[in-house]
Order: sequence, then structure tokens, then C-alpha cells
Amino acid sequence: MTIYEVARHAGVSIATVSRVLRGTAPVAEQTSARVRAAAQALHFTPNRLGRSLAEGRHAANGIVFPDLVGPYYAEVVLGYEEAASELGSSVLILATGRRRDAAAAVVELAGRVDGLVIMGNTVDDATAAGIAAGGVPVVLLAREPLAGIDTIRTRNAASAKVLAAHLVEHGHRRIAFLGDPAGSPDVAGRFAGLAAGLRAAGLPAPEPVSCGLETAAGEAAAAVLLDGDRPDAIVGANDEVALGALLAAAAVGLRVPDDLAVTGWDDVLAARFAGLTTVRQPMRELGATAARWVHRRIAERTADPNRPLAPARRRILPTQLVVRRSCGHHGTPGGS
Amino acid sequence: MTIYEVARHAGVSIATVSRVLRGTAPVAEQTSARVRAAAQALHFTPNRLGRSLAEGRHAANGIVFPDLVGPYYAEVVLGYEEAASELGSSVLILATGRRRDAAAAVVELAGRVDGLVIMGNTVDDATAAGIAAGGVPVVLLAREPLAGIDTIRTRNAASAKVLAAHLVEHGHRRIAFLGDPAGSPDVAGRFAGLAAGLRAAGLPAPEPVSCGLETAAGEAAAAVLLDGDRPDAIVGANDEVALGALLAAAAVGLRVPDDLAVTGWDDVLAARFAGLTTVRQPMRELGATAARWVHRRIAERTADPNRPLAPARRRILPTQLVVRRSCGHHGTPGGS
DNA sequence: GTGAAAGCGCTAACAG
DNA sequence: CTGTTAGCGCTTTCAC
Repeated sequence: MTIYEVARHAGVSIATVSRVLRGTAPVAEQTSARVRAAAQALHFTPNRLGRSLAEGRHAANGIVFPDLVGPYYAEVVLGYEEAASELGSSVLILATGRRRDAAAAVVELAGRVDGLVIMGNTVDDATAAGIAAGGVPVVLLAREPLAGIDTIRTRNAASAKVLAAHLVEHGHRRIAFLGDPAGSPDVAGRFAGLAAGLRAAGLPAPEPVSCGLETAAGEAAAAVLLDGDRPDAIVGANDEVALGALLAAAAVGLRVPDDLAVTGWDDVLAARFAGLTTVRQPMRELGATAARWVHRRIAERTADPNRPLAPARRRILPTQLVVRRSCGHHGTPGGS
Repeated sequence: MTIYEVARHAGVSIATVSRVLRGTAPVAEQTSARVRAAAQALHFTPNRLGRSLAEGRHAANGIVFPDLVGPYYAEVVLGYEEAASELGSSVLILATGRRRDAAAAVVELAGRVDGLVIMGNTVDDATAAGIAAGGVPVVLLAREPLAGIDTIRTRNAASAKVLAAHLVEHGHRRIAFLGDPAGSPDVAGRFAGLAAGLRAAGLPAPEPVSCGLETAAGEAAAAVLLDGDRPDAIVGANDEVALGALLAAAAVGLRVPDDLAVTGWDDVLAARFAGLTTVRQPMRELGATAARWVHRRIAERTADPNRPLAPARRRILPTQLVVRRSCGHHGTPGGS
């Protein structure tokens, strides 16, 4: 089913069919009607490949993320999709998950899109830089900046520092961090901020207790931690981990926040119902901003392929501490 | 940056470049090395459009869903992506959200893919059927079957009936449903099953209280409901709605489950922490199955474009009642 | 082993 | 207004 068959069916040339379907040039009403009727009758759906090849653009963008578990990435992707489709681009997704050929998959994806967003802990810098060098605009999300490449992040370290201060104010002294700083730039930033905040309060920086980002991982790691010489407070790398810690605490009969304080990160829906103190980040906005930035880069290149690129942009979106009851008692108004 | 430039750079023909990069035919080691070096030096990424056009396939599938809010759709999409990419397809996503040109967007998407999954309440039957008629394999997900089109759903009505029986057993008699059966096939199925279950117990079927699928919508609708002549139990169309009802109940000082029972659907993470009785459905599996089914359809067509299509397949994936404390007291072992 | 050339489906000059 | 035609980047015969 191609434009040729529609043309034959309608007794016109393929150019006319294209013009009618795209509305790109005036066509006699009668001819136009014939073409539309033929297209309808044949259930013709234009093959986007032909058009894209002829136009020299995919009209599609891609986004690469580790996975879609938990609301965080899903929200980012949704924000991205919304903004991208408003800007006329389809969206290709790629979850690197636990696949071993992540780099190859991302490179292949780069051949399908006009621009690409690469999130956190998905592929190595060389791969990302190589794609950008190949001429495909890249935006890095929740990830360390790379020379010449736009980057958008959320405030991790600074907010973690505030969180540390808050915990110290509650009287907590022995504070443990649950998460793997090496596993994701976000987690690294949160841990660094926590450590800085504790140092600023004259407390020793904790060792991170490495664990995955799911509830089960947090629960298991916390269980081990609580079994020994336990801390006053556990800072989870994200809400899932913190919720796991809550479960582990409950399992050994510890009361939160009396016996143990717990905090998370992301403000997922469950955090609200668990009374979990956490840090909210603008996930949708993160995705939407990324979509706008790639779009702008693409437009720049289209406008003048030879002009030297504008310098790489950087942005850090603000995050917000959400205090609930898991970090300690706040008493009635006026209390601490 | 095309294959021509790589060929020139390496002093070979484009055919050779293609062979080296695809590994599709023997090439002298020396030549091959030259080509790879050239490709590397030029940061060459093959444009998938050319390949797809030549091969006659996109090597991409699409999935259309209402939005990505809440874990449900995100999990389905992730399951889809995982399975599709294992089968060698890229994944295009389209959230119809609150866009008014949903049908057009889906048709356009159909021109970019080898096969398409269309979920729940996204586009009308005519659009879906038209795309299928155009020759693009379609699989319907969480949606009423259409003649000649494969459909996968989860068990809604039957599980809702079980849920109804469970609530009745707890002694609840005045049972309200929070959700809009007209808004989504899943919700319709749940409501129908609930009504059937209540009728089977000799109780009158309730009027559904229409509301959106977010927590805020559930909370608002429940608040109204609880203000008047309130029910014994509220069955939420999904967990978010039910969690909203929990908030509304707490706001007016009602104890759950003593004064009011509440149930949800989906078993999101928050349900566990809110002690919400709910129904779990295999979301990942739903997406993965859909990916395998489109893949199979595409393979069938590729193998023999003229063979009449195999009859439409139907599948209903099982769901599972997860009893927690929000539906009523279950006492100690042996109690009810 | 390697190259030349014919498309894949569509858009966009360029002629009429 | 409408038709002809030359690509867009790549794969794939078919020759050599």
C-alpha cells in the first residue's frame, strides 16, 4: 500500500496525492476529493520512512533511561513525551535495564532520531560523547555534564545538606545512608550532600551502605543494619529504599521516628501514606525541559548546519524537602 | 554523514561498507579494518531510515496509552519495551493524554511501525480497525475486542465479583463504587463484576460515583459521598482513587475499616503501606504478552503476505485479590 | 572479495 | 492546478 496505488486508484500522479494528503499546495476540490476517497478506500497510511528520508529528518526523538520501575522515570518520560509531541516529534524509548548491549542499543537508537536524551546511569561517557560527535544533538539528564553537551539535573547535594541539617536538629547523630553512590549520579550527589551536611555539623561522614533502588533491596540492607549497632537515622537513596527500611524497622519492632528516623527521596505516592519525610523533585518538568532543549538544538542545526554550536547549557532544577513524621517529632506549632 | 563518505574515506564502495557494518557477507580482513577505522573516525551512525526503507520494515513497534500516571501504565509499557527490544524492535510510545488529535496521532504513529498496541481508552474503534485494515498488525490491550483483532485483557469482572463476596462476608451491605465505567473498559468491567457479585448476594447494585483515576479525584468524590448518608464500604476503581477515599475518611474522622471499608485495584506500592485491600494484576506480563503477540503477527505477515490471517486471539490474564486490613477485620487465625 | 546499480516510499523542485 | 523526475541513505542482487 503505497502512494502509487492511491494515485492509480484516483487517476492522478503521486505528486498530487502527496499534495492532498499534506495540504502542501492548492489542489482542485474535485481532484482532492477523489484522492481522499481513494486513500480512505484503500486504508492508506503513509509510510513515514519515505517522508522522513525525503525531508531529511526523523521527526522523532529518543530518551534512554535505566528502567521504568517506580514513578520517577515514568514521570520524566511522560513529561518528555508530552513536550516532544507538542513540538511535533514522536518519542522512542529505550530502557537499558539489565541488558549488556546497552551502548550498541543506544547507538542504534541514535540512528533513528533527530535528537536524544540520555539519563543517569545508562551508558558510558564515551558512547554519549560519540553520538554527539556524530552530529545527533544530545541532552544529558540527571547525570554528570560532559564537555560540549547540554545537561539538566535536579538539586541533589544542596537538598541533601538541608536534610542532614534537619536530622541533626532532631538530635540524630548516628546517621546511615542506604544506597550506592557509584550506581547513579543522583545517588552520588545525595550522599555527597549528606556527608557535607554532617561534616558541617561536626559529625563524621557515614559510610554508605550499598543497596539497590527497590523496596526489597532497602528492606534487606536495613535489616542487616538494624541488627547490629544501629544508627539513629537512615537516609534512603530514594523512597523505595526508605520504605524498605520502614518495613525492616517494623519487622524488628522499632518505632519510627522514636527509635529510628527514616527519610527518602522523590516523594512517591506511598511516601505520603507511610508518613515518610522525603525530597520532592520536579520529574515532569525535568522531562519536559529536556524535550525542549533537544528541540532547540535540532532547530539550531537545521537553521544553519555550519554555524558553530552554541556553548553547552547547564540547568539544575530545584527540589523541595517534604517533612513528614518519619524524621522525628515536630510537636505542635511552636515546638521543634 | 552517510555511508558514501565512509566508503570514500576507506577507498571502497558503499556496498562494502554496508557488508562490513552489517557483517552480512565475507570481506577481506584488511578492507574490513579500513572500513571500521573510517566509520570510527567519522563518528558514523547509520541512518536507520535508509536501512528500514531498503529492508521494508521499521524494526519498531508502537504502544498507545492514555498516560503514564501511576504505576499501572508505566509497568505495562516497561514490560512491552523489554519484550519488544528482546525481539529486535525499537519502541515508540504515544500518550493520548488530553490531546484532542489522538486519532490522527495514532494513525501517524501507525506509519512508523511494523505493529501497534492500543490500550484502553485512547482512540475509538473505527480508528483502531482502520489501522488494522491498512495492514498494520494491531493488538488491543485492556479494551473490548474488535472483530479480527487480537485482544489481551486482565480479569476484571470475575475478580470484582470475588471482591464483592468478600465485602459482603465482612458484613458490609451498602457498598459504593468510585469510578467512571464509561471512562475505561477496565473500570467498566470492575463495576459490572461488583454489581453482579452484590446481586448474587441479594443486594442491590450500586450506582457508580463517577470520578477520575487520580488520588485527588477519589478524595473529592469520597468526601461528597461520606458527607451524606454514607456507605459501609467504598470500592475504588483503582488504588489511587481508594487511597483518596482513605484520605477523605481520615479527614472526617472515620476509622477504616471499623466505620468504613475501602478497597482498590492494582496493588500499587502505596497500597501496601496504607493497608489497602486491592486486586493485583500482572502489568508487566500484560505488556510483554502484547509485544510477543504483535511480533508474531508481523512474522506471520512477513512469512506469507497473502495467506489469510489466523483468527483473532483473545487472552485474559488472571488477577489476584490481595486482602489487607482496609476491607474489614480478619481477626486472628481461625477468625473471619 | 568487491563494485555498479536498482530500488524501498515519499517530497519537492521544475516544467508545463 | 498537475505531472515528471531527481534524490533522501541504505541493502541487495548481479556481474566481474
